[in-house]
Amino acid sequence: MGRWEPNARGRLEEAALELFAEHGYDQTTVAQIADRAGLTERTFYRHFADKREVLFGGGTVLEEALAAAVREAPAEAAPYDVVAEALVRAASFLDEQRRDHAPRRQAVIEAHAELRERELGKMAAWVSTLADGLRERGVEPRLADLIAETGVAVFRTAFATWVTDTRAQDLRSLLREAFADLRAATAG
Amino acid sequence: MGRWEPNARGRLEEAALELFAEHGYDQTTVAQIADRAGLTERTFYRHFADKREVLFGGGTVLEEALAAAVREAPAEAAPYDVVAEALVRAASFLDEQRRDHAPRRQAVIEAHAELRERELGKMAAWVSTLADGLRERGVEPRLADLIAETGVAVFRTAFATWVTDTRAQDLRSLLREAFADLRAATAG
DNA sequence: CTACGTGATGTCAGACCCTGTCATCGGCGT
DNA sequence: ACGCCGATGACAGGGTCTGACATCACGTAG
Repeated sequence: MGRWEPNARGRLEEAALELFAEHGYDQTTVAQIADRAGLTERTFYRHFADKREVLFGGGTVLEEALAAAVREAPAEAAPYDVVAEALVRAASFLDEQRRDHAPRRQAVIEAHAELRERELGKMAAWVSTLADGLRERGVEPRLADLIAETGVAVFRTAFATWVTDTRAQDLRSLLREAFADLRAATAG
Repeated sequence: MGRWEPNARGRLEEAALELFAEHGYDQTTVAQIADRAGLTERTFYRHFADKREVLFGGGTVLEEALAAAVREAPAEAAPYDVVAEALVRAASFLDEQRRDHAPRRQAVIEAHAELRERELGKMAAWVSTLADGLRERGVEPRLADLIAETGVAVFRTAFATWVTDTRAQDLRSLLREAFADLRAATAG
Protein backbone atom coordinates (compact mmCIF):
# COMPACT_ATOMS: atom_id res chain seq x y z
CA MET A 1 0.00 0.00 0.00
CA GLY A 2 1.24 3.43 -0.90
CA ARG A 3 1.02 6.67 0.88
CA TRP A 4 -2.25 7.51 -0.83
CA GLU A 5 -5.48 5.66 -1.43
CA PRO A 6 -5.10 3.66 -4.59
CA ASN A 7 -6.77 4.37 -7.94
CA ALA A 8 -7.08 8.12 -7.70
CA ARG A 9 -8.05 8.31 -11.35
CA GLY A 10 -10.86 5.80 -10.95
CA ARG A 11 -12.20 7.59 -7.89
CA LEU A 12 -12.29 10.86 -9.80
CA GLU A 13 -14.16 9.26 -12.67
CA GLU A 14 -16.73 7.70 -10.38
CA ALA A 15 -17.19 10.88 -8.34
CA ALA A 16 -17.63 12.93 -11.49
CA LEU A 17 -20.23 10.60 -12.99
CA GLU A 18 -22.22 10.63 -9.75
CA LEU A 19 -22.15 14.40 -9.38
CA PHE A 20 -22.95 15.05 -13.03
CA ALA A 21 -25.94 12.74 -12.77
CA GLU A 22 -27.11 14.29 -9.50
CA HIS A 23 -26.66 18.01 -10.14
CA GLY A 24 -25.86 18.31 -13.83
CA TYR A 25 -22.58 18.97 -15.59
CA ASP A 26 -22.65 22.76 -15.38
CA GLN A 27 -23.62 22.82 -11.73
CA THR A 28 -20.73 20.57 -10.77
CA THR A 29 -17.35 22.18 -10.20
CA VAL A 30 -14.04 20.42 -10.53
CA ALA A 31 -13.36 21.28 -6.91
CA GLN A 32 -16.47 19.31 -5.86
CA ILE A 33 -15.39 16.29 -7.88
CA ALA A 34 -11.94 16.37 -6.36
CA ASP A 35 -13.44 16.77 -2.91
CA ARG A 36 -15.64 13.71 -3.22
CA ALA A 37 -12.62 11.73 -4.42
CA GLY A 38 -10.58 12.97 -1.46
CA LEU A 39 -8.20 14.97 -3.65
CA THR A 40 -7.61 18.57 -4.70
CA GLU A 41 -8.63 20.38 -7.83
CA ARG A 42 -5.02 20.60 -8.98
CA THR A 43 -4.66 16.84 -8.82
CA PHE A 44 -7.76 16.41 -10.97
CA TYR A 45 -5.97 18.28 -13.73
CA ARG A 46 -2.95 16.02 -13.37
CA HIS A 47 -5.14 13.07 -14.36
CA PHE A 48 -7.39 14.72 -16.94
CA ALA A 49 -6.61 17.42 -19.46
CA ASP A 50 -9.89 19.18 -18.79
CA LYS A 51 -13.20 18.81 -17.01
CA ARG A 52 -14.88 16.95 -19.87
CA GLU A 53 -12.13 14.42 -20.27
CA VAL A 54 -13.04 12.69 -17.01
CA LEU A 55 -15.91 11.06 -18.92
CA PHE A 56 -13.76 9.88 -21.81
CA GLY A 57 -10.89 8.15 -20.12
CA GLY A 58 -11.16 4.67 -21.60
CA GLY A 59 -11.17 5.84 -25.18
CA THR A 60 -7.76 4.60 -26.19
CA VAL A 61 -8.70 0.97 -25.68
CA LEU A 62 -11.25 1.08 -28.47
CA GLU A 63 -8.99 3.04 -30.75
CA GLU A 64 -6.21 0.50 -30.42
CA ALA A 65 -8.67 -2.32 -31.01
CA LEU A 66 -9.78 -0.68 -34.25
CA ALA A 67 -6.21 -0.23 -35.43
CA ALA A 68 -5.42 -3.86 -34.66
CA ALA A 69 -8.54 -5.12 -36.39
CA VAL A 70 -7.67 -3.29 -39.60
CA ARG A 71 -4.07 -4.51 -39.44
CA GLU A 72 -5.11 -8.12 -38.96
CA ALA A 73 -7.82 -8.21 -41.61
CA PRO A 74 -7.20 -10.61 -44.51
CA ALA A 75 -5.31 -8.96 -47.33
CA GLU A 76 -7.95 -9.75 -49.92
CA ALA A 77 -10.85 -8.22 -47.94
CA ALA A 78 -12.55 -5.20 -49.50
CA PRO A 79 -11.89 -1.91 -47.65
CA TYR A 80 -15.53 -1.42 -46.77
CA ASP A 81 -15.70 -4.88 -45.20
CA VAL A 82 -12.47 -4.31 -43.31
CA VAL A 83 -13.89 -1.20 -41.68
CA ALA A 84 -17.24 -2.81 -40.99
CA GLU A 85 -15.61 -5.80 -39.37
CA ALA A 86 -13.30 -3.64 -37.26
CA LEU A 87 -16.28 -1.69 -35.94
CA VAL A 88 -18.21 -4.86 -35.27
CA ARG A 89 -15.30 -6.02 -33.15
CA ALA A 90 -15.39 -2.76 -31.21
CA ALA A 91 -19.12 -3.23 -30.79
CA SER A 92 -18.57 -6.68 -29.31
CA PHE A 93 -16.18 -5.19 -26.81
CA LEU A 94 -18.80 -2.66 -25.73
CA ASP A 95 -21.44 -5.39 -25.49
CA GLU A 96 -19.28 -7.38 -23.15
CA GLN A 97 -17.55 -4.69 -21.12
CA ARG A 98 -19.74 -1.61 -21.07
CA ARG A 99 -23.35 -2.79 -21.23
CA ASP A 100 -24.18 -1.38 -17.78
CA HIS A 101 -21.88 1.61 -17.68
CA ALA A 102 -22.62 3.08 -21.10
CA PRO A 103 -26.25 4.25 -20.65
CA ARG A 104 -25.48 6.02 -17.39
CA ARG A 105 -22.56 7.80 -18.97
CA GLN A 106 -24.42 8.55 -22.17
CA ALA A 107 -27.31 10.19 -20.36
CA VAL A 108 -24.89 12.76 -18.98
CA ILE A 109 -23.21 13.32 -22.32
CA GLU A 110 -26.40 13.83 -24.28
CA ALA A 111 -27.60 16.43 -21.80
CA HIS A 112 -24.78 18.86 -22.63
CA ALA A 113 -23.62 20.22 -25.97
CA GLU A 114 -20.04 20.53 -24.77
CA LEU A 115 -19.90 16.85 -23.97
CA ARG A 116 -21.59 15.81 -27.19
CA GLU A 117 -18.94 17.73 -29.05
CA ARG A 118 -16.18 15.93 -27.22
CA GLU A 119 -17.80 12.62 -28.05
CA LEU A 120 -17.84 13.57 -31.72
CA GLY A 121 -14.16 14.43 -31.42
CA LYS A 122 -13.40 10.99 -30.05
CA MET A 123 -15.22 9.32 -32.90
CA ALA A 124 -13.41 11.56 -35.37
CA ALA A 125 -10.20 10.11 -33.96
CA TRP A 126 -11.54 6.65 -34.84
CA VAL A 127 -12.03 7.87 -38.38
CA SER A 128 -8.38 8.87 -38.57
CA THR A 129 -7.28 5.57 -37.11
CA LEU A 130 -9.34 3.57 -39.56
CA ALA A 131 -8.32 5.69 -42.54
CA ASP A 132 -4.64 5.38 -41.60
CA GLY A 133 -5.03 1.62 -41.41
CA LEU A 134 -6.65 1.47 -44.82
CA ARG A 135 -3.95 3.62 -46.38
CA GLU A 136 -1.34 1.25 -45.06
CA ARG A 137 -3.15 -1.52 -46.85
CA GLY A 138 -2.72 0.43 -50.08
CA VAL A 139 -6.18 1.95 -50.30
CA GLU A 140 -6.21 5.25 -52.12
CA PRO A 141 -6.17 8.10 -49.53
CA ARG A 142 -9.41 9.75 -50.61
CA LEU A 143 -11.28 6.50 -50.62
CA ALA A 144 -9.80 5.54 -47.26
CA ASP A 145 -11.22 8.70 -45.70
CA LEU A 146 -14.56 8.20 -47.34
CA ILE A 147 -14.98 4.65 -46.14
CA ALA A 148 -13.72 5.39 -42.64
CA GLU A 149 -16.07 8.36 -42.29
CA THR A 150 -19.00 6.35 -43.52
CA GLY A 151 -18.27 3.38 -41.31
CA VAL A 152 -18.13 5.52 -38.17
CA ALA A 153 -21.32 7.29 -39.24
CA VAL A 154 -23.06 3.94 -39.37
CA PHE A 155 -21.61 3.05 -36.00
CA ARG A 156 -22.97 6.25 -34.49
CA THR A 157 -26.53 5.40 -35.43
CA ALA A 158 -26.30 1.88 -34.06
CA PHE A 159 -24.67 3.18 -30.91
CA ALA A 160 -27.41 5.77 -30.44
CA THR A 161 -30.03 3.05 -30.49
CA TRP A 162 -28.05 0.82 -28.21
CA VAL A 163 -27.61 3.38 -25.43
CA THR A 164 -31.10 4.83 -25.74
CA ASP A 165 -33.12 1.64 -25.87
CA THR A 166 -32.04 -0.42 -22.90
CA ARG A 167 -34.13 -3.27 -24.22
CA ALA A 168 -32.54 -3.13 -27.65
CA GLN A 169 -30.47 -5.94 -29.08
CA ASP A 170 -26.74 -6.13 -28.59
CA LEU A 171 -24.70 -3.48 -30.37
CA ARG A 172 -22.99 -6.03 -32.57
CA SER A 173 -26.27 -7.08 -34.16
CA LEU A 174 -27.55 -3.53 -34.43
CA LEU A 175 -24.38 -2.56 -36.23
CA ARG A 176 -24.54 -5.44 -38.69
CA GLU A 177 -28.14 -4.52 -39.47
CA ALA A 178 -27.22 -0.89 -39.99
CA PHE A 179 -24.48 -1.82 -42.46
CA ALA A 180 -26.95 -3.97 -44.34
CA ASP A 181 -29.54 -1.18 -44.33
CA LEU A 182 -27.06 1.28 -45.75
CA ARG A 183 -26.08 -1.13 -48.49
CA ALA A 184 -29.75 -1.46 -49.40
CA ALA A 185 -30.36 2.29 -49.28
CA THR A 186 -27.42 3.16 -51.52
CA ALA A 187 -28.17 0.38 -53.97
CA GLY A 188 -31.67 1.78 -54.50
CA MET B 1 -26.26 56.37 -39.09
CA GLY B 2 -26.52 55.22 -35.52
CA ARG B 3 -24.57 56.08 -32.49
CA TRP B 4 -22.07 53.33 -33.11
CA GLU B 5 -20.04 52.17 -36.05
CA PRO B 6 -22.19 49.75 -38.03
CA ASN B 7 -21.76 45.99 -38.29
CA ALA B 8 -20.21 45.31 -34.89
CA ARG B 9 -20.67 41.58 -35.37
CA GLY B 10 -18.87 41.59 -38.69
CA ARG B 11 -15.98 43.59 -37.29
CA LEU B 12 -15.60 41.12 -34.45
CA GLU B 13 -15.55 38.19 -36.88
CA GLU B 14 -12.95 39.82 -39.06
CA ALA B 15 -10.77 40.87 -36.13
CA ALA B 16 -10.94 37.36 -34.67
CA LEU B 17 -9.99 35.66 -37.92
CA GLU B 18 -7.01 37.97 -38.35
CA LEU B 19 -5.75 37.54 -34.82
CA PHE B 20 -6.23 33.77 -34.82
CA ALA B 21 -4.26 33.55 -38.07
CA GLU B 22 -1.50 35.84 -36.78
CA HIS B 23 -0.97 34.60 -33.23
CA GLY B 24 -2.97 31.40 -32.96
CA TYR B 25 -6.27 30.71 -31.28
CA ASP B 26 -4.90 30.05 -27.80
CA GLN B 27 -2.67 33.10 -27.80
CA THR B 28 -5.55 35.39 -28.70
CA THR B 29 -7.76 36.67 -25.89
CA VAL B 30 -11.32 37.81 -26.32
CA ALA B 31 -10.28 41.20 -24.98
CA GLN B 32 -7.80 41.57 -27.84
CA ILE B 33 -10.45 40.71 -30.42
CA ALA B 34 -12.85 43.23 -28.94
CA ASP B 35 -10.11 45.83 -28.83
CA ARG B 36 -9.29 45.48 -32.50
CA ALA B 37 -12.98 45.78 -33.31
CA GLY B 38 -13.24 48.90 -31.17
CA LEU B 39 -15.52 47.22 -28.61
CA THR B 40 -15.30 45.69 -25.17
CA GLU B 41 -15.06 42.07 -24.12
CA ARG B 42 -18.55 42.18 -22.67
CA THR B 43 -19.98 43.21 -26.02
CA PHE B 44 -18.23 40.32 -27.74
CA TYR B 45 -20.26 37.97 -25.56
CA ARG B 46 -23.46 39.73 -26.52
CA HIS B 47 -22.83 38.76 -30.13
CA PHE B 48 -21.33 35.30 -29.65
CA ALA B 49 -22.10 32.65 -27.08
CA ASP B 50 -18.43 31.83 -26.60
CA LYS B 51 -14.99 32.47 -28.03
CA ARG B 52 -15.23 29.69 -30.61
CA GLU B 53 -18.57 30.76 -31.98
CA VAL B 54 -17.09 33.84 -33.63
CA LEU B 55 -15.85 31.50 -36.37
CA PHE B 56 -19.19 29.78 -36.88
CA GLY B 57 -21.59 32.63 -37.25
CA GLY B 58 -23.03 31.89 -40.69
CA GLY B 59 -23.99 28.34 -39.89
CA THR B 60 -27.76 28.75 -39.84
CA VAL B 61 -27.92 29.72 -43.51
CA LEU B 62 -26.72 26.30 -44.59
CA GLU B 63 -28.92 24.51 -42.13
CA GLU B 64 -32.02 26.24 -43.40
CA ALA B 65 -31.00 25.53 -46.98
CA LEU B 66 -30.74 21.83 -46.16
CA ALA B 67 -34.13 21.77 -44.50
CA ALA B 68 -35.69 23.52 -47.47
CA ALA B 69 -34.04 21.20 -49.96
CA VAL B 70 -35.43 18.13 -48.22
CA ARG B 71 -38.87 19.68 -47.99
CA GLU B 72 -38.94 20.58 -51.66
CA ALA B 73 -37.60 17.30 -52.99
CA PRO B 74 -39.99 15.34 -55.22
CA ALA B 75 -42.19 12.99 -53.24
CA GLU B 76 -41.11 9.92 -55.15
CA ALA B 77 -37.36 10.45 -54.68
CA ALA B 78 -35.51 7.82 -52.63
CA PRO B 79 -34.34 9.05 -49.20
CA TYR B 80 -30.69 8.58 -50.05
CA ASP B 81 -31.06 10.72 -53.17
CA VAL B 82 -32.96 13.37 -51.28
CA VAL B 83 -30.13 13.77 -48.80
CA ALA B 84 -27.47 13.67 -51.49
CA GLU B 85 -29.23 16.33 -53.51
CA ALA B 86 -29.75 18.56 -50.47
CA LEU B 87 -26.05 18.39 -49.67
CA VAL B 88 -25.13 19.08 -53.27
CA ARG B 89 -27.21 22.21 -53.07
CA ALA B 90 -25.38 23.28 -49.93
CA ALA B 91 -22.13 22.57 -51.75
CA SER B 92 -23.15 24.85 -54.60
CA PHE B 93 -23.81 27.61 -52.11
CA LEU B 94 -20.32 27.22 -50.68
CA ASP B 95 -18.79 27.17 -54.15
CA GLU B 96 -20.42 30.46 -54.97
CA GLN B 97 -20.30 32.31 -51.67
CA ARG B 98 -17.38 30.99 -49.66
CA ARG B 99 -14.69 29.93 -52.11
CA ASP B 100 -12.21 32.51 -50.85
CA HIS B 101 -13.20 32.74 -47.23
CA ALA B 102 -13.39 29.02 -46.44
CA PRO B 103 -9.70 28.01 -46.68
CA ARG B 104 -8.55 30.88 -44.48
CA ARG B 105 -11.14 29.99 -41.87
CA GLN B 106 -10.49 26.29 -42.14
CA ALA B 107 -6.77 26.66 -41.58
CA VAL B 108 -7.52 28.18 -38.18
CA ILE B 109 -10.07 25.52 -37.32
CA GLU B 110 -7.87 22.57 -38.19
CA ALA B 111 -5.08 23.91 -36.04
CA HIS B 112 -7.05 23.55 -32.81
CA ALA B 113 -8.89 20.57 -31.40
CA GLU B 114 -11.45 22.77 -29.66
CA LEU B 115 -12.44 24.34 -32.94
CA ARG B 116 -12.52 21.04 -34.80
CA GLU B 117 -14.94 19.76 -32.18
CA ARG B 118 -17.20 22.74 -32.65
CA GLU B 119 -17.18 22.13 -36.39
CA LEU B 120 -18.22 18.54 -35.81
CA GLY B 121 -21.02 19.81 -33.62
CA LYS B 122 -22.28 22.05 -36.40
CA MET B 123 -22.31 19.18 -38.85
CA ALA B 124 -24.09 17.02 -36.31
CA ALA B 125 -26.81 19.65 -36.34
CA TRP B 126 -27.09 19.15 -40.08
CA VAL B 127 -27.61 15.46 -39.45
CA SER B 128 -30.52 16.25 -37.16
CA THR B 129 -31.99 18.66 -39.68
CA LEU B 130 -31.76 16.15 -42.51
CA ALA B 131 -33.09 13.29 -40.42
CA ASP B 132 -36.03 15.39 -39.24
CA GLY B 133 -36.82 16.25 -42.82
CA LEU B 134 -36.75 12.62 -43.88
CA ARG B 135 -39.00 11.57 -41.01
CA GLU B 136 -41.53 14.15 -42.10
CA ARG B 137 -41.50 12.50 -45.49
CA GLY B 138 -42.45 9.25 -43.81
CA VAL B 139 -39.05 7.61 -43.72
CA GLU B 140 -38.64 5.22 -40.83
CA PRO B 141 -36.80 7.00 -37.99
CA ARG B 142 -33.86 4.61 -37.76
CA LEU B 143 -33.29 4.71 -41.48
CA ALA B 144 -33.62 8.48 -41.51
CA ASP B 145 -30.79 8.78 -38.99
CA LEU B 146 -28.65 6.30 -40.85
CA ILE B 147 -28.97 8.05 -44.18
CA ALA B 148 -28.51 11.53 -42.74
CA GLU B 149 -25.40 10.46 -40.84
CA THR B 150 -23.95 8.81 -43.89
CA GLY B 151 -24.71 11.73 -46.18
CA VAL B 152 -22.97 14.20 -43.90
CA ALA B 153 -20.03 11.83 -43.55
CA VAL B 154 -19.63 11.85 -47.30
CA PHE B 155 -19.91 15.63 -47.32
CA ARG B 156 -17.14 15.88 -44.74
CA THR B 157 -14.66 14.06 -46.94
CA ALA B 158 -15.47 16.15 -50.00
CA PHE B 159 -15.30 19.31 -47.92
CA ALA B 160 -11.92 18.32 -46.52
CA THR B 161 -10.52 17.98 -50.03
CA TRP B 162 -12.09 21.23 -51.15
CA VAL B 163 -10.60 23.37 -48.40
CA THR B 164 -7.23 21.64 -48.38
CA ASP B 165 -6.56 21.55 -52.10
CA THR B 166 -7.04 25.09 -53.34
CA ARG B 167 -6.64 23.83 -56.88
CA ALA B 168 -9.23 21.12 -56.45
CA GLN B 169 -12.48 21.07 -58.38
CA ASP B 170 -15.60 22.77 -57.11
CA LEU B 171 -17.20 21.23 -54.04
CA ARG B 172 -20.32 20.29 -55.92
CA SER B 173 -18.41 18.00 -58.26
CA LEU B 174 -16.26 16.57 -55.49
CA LEU B 175 -19.38 15.71 -53.55
CA ARG B 176 -21.08 14.01 -56.47
CA GLU B 177 -17.96 11.95 -57.03
CA ALA B 178 -17.80 10.99 -53.37
CA PHE B 179 -21.40 9.79 -53.40
CA ALA B 180 -20.64 7.72 -56.48
CA ASP B 181 -17.50 6.30 -54.87
CA LEU B 182 -19.42 5.26 -51.80
CA ARG B 183 -22.07 3.57 -53.89
CA ALA B 184 -19.32 1.62 -55.63
CA ALA B 185 -17.55 0.73 -52.39
CA THR B 186 -20.66 -0.58 -50.67
CA ALA B 187 -21.83 -2.48 -53.71
CA GLY B 188 -18.57 -4.46 -53.74
C1' DC C 1 20.54 2.68 9.49
C1' DT C 2 20.79 6.99 7.16
C1' DA C 3 20.64 9.91 3.09
C1' DC C 4 19.03 10.80 -1.22
C1' DG C 5 16.06 10.37 -5.34
C1' DT C 6 11.40 9.72 -7.02
C1' DG C 7 6.60 10.26 -7.88
C1' DA C 8 2.07 11.60 -6.52
C1' DT C 9 -0.04 15.14 -4.16
C1' DG C 10 -0.89 19.83 -1.83
C1' DT C 11 -0.60 24.91 -1.86
C1' DC C 12 -0.70 29.28 -3.94
C1' DA C 13 -0.93 32.78 -7.44
C1' DG C 14 -2.71 34.24 -11.63
C1' DA C 15 -4.47 34.56 -16.50
C1' DC C 16 -8.44 33.88 -19.01
C1' DC C 17 -13.38 32.60 -19.96
C1' DC C 18 -17.94 33.78 -19.23
C1' DT C 19 -22.09 35.89 -16.73
C1' DG C 20 -25.04 39.03 -13.96
C1' DT C 21 -26.09 43.68 -12.98
C1' DC C 22 -26.41 48.41 -13.42
C1' DA C 23 -25.22 52.75 -15.89
C1' DT C 24 -24.87 55.36 -20.23
C1' DC C 25 -26.17 57.26 -24.48
C1' DG C 26 -28.36 58.27 -28.99
C1' DG C 27 -32.48 57.57 -31.89
C1' DC C 28 -37.46 57.35 -32.17
C1' DG C 29 -42.30 57.91 -31.42
C1' DT C 30 -45.69 60.57 -28.92
C1' DA D 1 -39.70 68.06 -24.56
C1' DC D 2 -40.43 63.45 -22.61
C1' DG D 3 -39.81 58.86 -22.05
C1' DC D 4 -39.01 54.29 -24.13
C1' DC D 5 -35.73 51.19 -26.36
C1' DG D 6 -31.66 48.87 -27.89
C1' DA D 7 -26.68 48.57 -28.14
C1' DT D 8 -22.81 49.35 -25.49
C1' DG D 9 -19.65 50.25 -21.32
C1' DA D 10 -18.14 49.38 -16.60
C1' DC D 11 -17.51 46.42 -12.82
C1' DA D 12 -17.65 42.44 -9.89
C1' DG D 13 -17.18 37.66 -9.37
C1' DG D 14 -17.20 32.52 -10.02
C1' DG D 15 -15.24 28.74 -12.62
C1' DT D 16 -11.53 26.66 -15.65
C1' DC D 17 -6.91 25.67 -16.30
C1' DT D 18 -1.69 26.33 -15.73
C1' DG D 19 2.89 27.25 -13.69
C1' DA D 20 5.94 27.12 -9.78
C1' DC D 21 7.31 25.38 -5.56
C1' DA D 22 6.72 22.58 -1.25
C1' DT D 23 5.65 18.19 1.00
C1' DC D 24 5.79 13.49 2.18
C1' DA D 25 6.24 8.38 2.05
C1' DC D 26 8.57 4.85 -0.26
C1' DG D 27 12.63 2.52 -2.47
C1' DT D 28 17.39 2.18 -2.80
C1' DA D 29 22.34 3.10 -2.48
C1' DG D 30 25.87 3.48 0.67
